[in-house]
Amino acid sequence: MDKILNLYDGLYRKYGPQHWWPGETQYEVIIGAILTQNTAWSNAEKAIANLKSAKALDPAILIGLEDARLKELIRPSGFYNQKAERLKSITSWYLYNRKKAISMDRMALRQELLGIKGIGRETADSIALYGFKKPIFVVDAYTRRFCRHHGLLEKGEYDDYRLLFEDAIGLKTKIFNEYHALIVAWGKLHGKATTTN
DNA sequence: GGCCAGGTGTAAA
DNA sequence: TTTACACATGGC
Repeated sequence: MDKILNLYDGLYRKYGPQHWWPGETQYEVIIGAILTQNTAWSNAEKAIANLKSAKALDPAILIGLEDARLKELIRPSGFYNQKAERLKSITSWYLYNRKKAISMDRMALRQELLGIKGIGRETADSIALYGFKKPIFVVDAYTRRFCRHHGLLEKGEYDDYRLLFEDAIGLKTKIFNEYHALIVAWGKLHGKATTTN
């Protein structure tokens, strides 16, 4: 059996289902993907809570907020100046392309998202996978550590890591969803300090 | 008080 | 193509 599939089974048995993404609506997933860029999820969560309290976690509302007001609400997530701009960009796109995006091919959606300033590969793939249920494997810092730790891949480009998993697993949205979340769970517990286990 | 967190864009070597 | 740096808050 493929090593990547074996590792998945091990993680699943150890940590169980992760129930990602921790957001209730498609739009919340998208907003969360921006807010958590290089930021602890706990901080992104605070910003989302603020947006909810302000009844602004809605594309039509958020797009009309004053920039200063939006920045104030998302302040806990850090990098709030650029994130405010990014939230408006993705929201503007979302308002006009939501329907089209749902039926788009996974790679076409990925390209579309990558065309938005402030949306890089991880954010685009997170939105495609967790927001639109497209089978795209998300690669992040934990994934690279995980691969290095298990001797799957020492060093490579983003797509090298992505294809490593997509080729081994096949285009399976549910598995991609769970696997990425499990890698994060693994990383948070013992990914950083020790190299054992 | 320093390091890090579910990155990205830009500029210079 | 690779490397360096700015962007910012909150938890430990």
